[in-house]
Amino acid sequence: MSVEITTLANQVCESIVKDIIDGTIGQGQKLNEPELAKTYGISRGPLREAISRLEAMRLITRVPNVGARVVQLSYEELLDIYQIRESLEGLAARLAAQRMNSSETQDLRQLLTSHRKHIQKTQGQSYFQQEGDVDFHYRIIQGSKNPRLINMLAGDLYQLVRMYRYQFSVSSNRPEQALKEHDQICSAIEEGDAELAEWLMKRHINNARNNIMRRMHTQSNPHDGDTL
Amino acid sequence: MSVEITTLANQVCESIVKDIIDGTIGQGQKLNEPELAKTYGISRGPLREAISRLEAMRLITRVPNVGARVVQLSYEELLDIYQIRESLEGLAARLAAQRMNSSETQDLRQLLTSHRKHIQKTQGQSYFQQEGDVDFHYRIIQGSKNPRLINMLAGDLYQLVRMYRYQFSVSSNRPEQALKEHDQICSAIEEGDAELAEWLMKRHINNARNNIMRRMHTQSNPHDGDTL
DNA sequence: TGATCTAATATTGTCGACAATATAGGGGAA
DNA sequence: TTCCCCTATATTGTCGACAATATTAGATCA
Repeated sequence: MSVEITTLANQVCESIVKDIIDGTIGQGQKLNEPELAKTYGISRGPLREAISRLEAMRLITRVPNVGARVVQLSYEELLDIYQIRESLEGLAARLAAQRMNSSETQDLRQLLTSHRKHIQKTQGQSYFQQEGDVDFHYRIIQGSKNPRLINMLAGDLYQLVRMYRYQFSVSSNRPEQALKEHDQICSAIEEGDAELAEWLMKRHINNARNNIMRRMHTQSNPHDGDTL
Repeated sequence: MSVEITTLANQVCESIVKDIIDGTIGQGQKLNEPELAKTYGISRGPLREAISRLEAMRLITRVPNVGARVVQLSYEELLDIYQIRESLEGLAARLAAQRMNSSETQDLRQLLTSHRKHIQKTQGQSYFQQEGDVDFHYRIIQGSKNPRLINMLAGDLYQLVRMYRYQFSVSSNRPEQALKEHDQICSAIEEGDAELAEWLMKRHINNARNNIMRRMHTQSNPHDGDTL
């Protein structure tokens, strides 16, 4: 029973992250310090600390003496991120295949089973699949047992991915296919086939990336006039 | 002529980074805020901001209500980092092969020529090669033209690598070999052979990693009693 | 009318002081 | 002697105020 020891700056940071991800604080919007401090009921000290962390996870950009702005999302950057994910999660899958023990792989298999049930029950509804997808990838990332890799992927990068999903409505429109790919990856990990696990994971993420690119060409950039 | 506009927190942050990298502030050492503030002649406000940035680049770890400590370097973590570098710089090399223009590749070739001269002149002295190595990799990273990738590699990760090099004296003891590998990578990029560039880069970094592993087994962990 | 300079305002950067928490040291009991 | 508790100290977290810089609005001049 770990006592949730935390600080004001921490709590407010999490709040702001949530507000940025779900769009309460919009893209490109200026972060006014006195205003925000009032909103969250704290002083500017811890608020600035929180802002520093937001900067660290690249959710905002900061200019000295001018202030902080929420990042502007673009399809190009999203594609850049998926490219990085492909490399890094490929590595994670390889390591997971080498390092996950049998109880961990069993849990992973069980997770997939529950996902399958969800999909069957909801007739392929994608919302749950989204969180499930995150969860699946999250477990494999943990399974890599490379602390810095875990930090990079699960820490900062995933906040971004979540933000894009919220605001661009980038949800997998083919959860069955995604599940099948997850299944293949899981099997490779169970068998300890590191090379295959890496290759499958990279292809899996590349598929998602291509999916985004298709969407990017068919539909015009959403939320693109919101710059204000 | 860009005017170097900066803030106190920024300057002090850079100073501390330098002090951590060269060991002035040792591994695992506690960062005492009042003391540091006095040392650098600023108040605790901007100092804490600087500390936040150090935390962001993972040079220190922080515990609420307890304080900040410089990270403890270990060979295991160094290997973890090289694993990440292998993936990420492999990607960077692939993108560089696709995206660098002819003037950029010419500059890269020129850099290698100057490195060769240096090595011949200094009879294979490794110090210059170290910085030169950083420089070579740095250019390829830039050549990827993926801003987030550049940030990850050139921003945070390289500070760590530099710190290890300083404190573990991890210098390539075979600069000629390294130069040859650089040469191969450069050729692949010139020819736009993305696959080959990636493969060569990954092998290059893996060689360096194996080099570290060998060293790790032959000599005992240096600086290991310094924990205090 | 349009541009440029200037003054007023707003916002960020910095500081010192106070509150809350953790650490260290001494004294007492088993 | 050893362990535990309690107190004194040190350190981190938070706050409000002031200084420095940027932004805005208005006035003056071409």
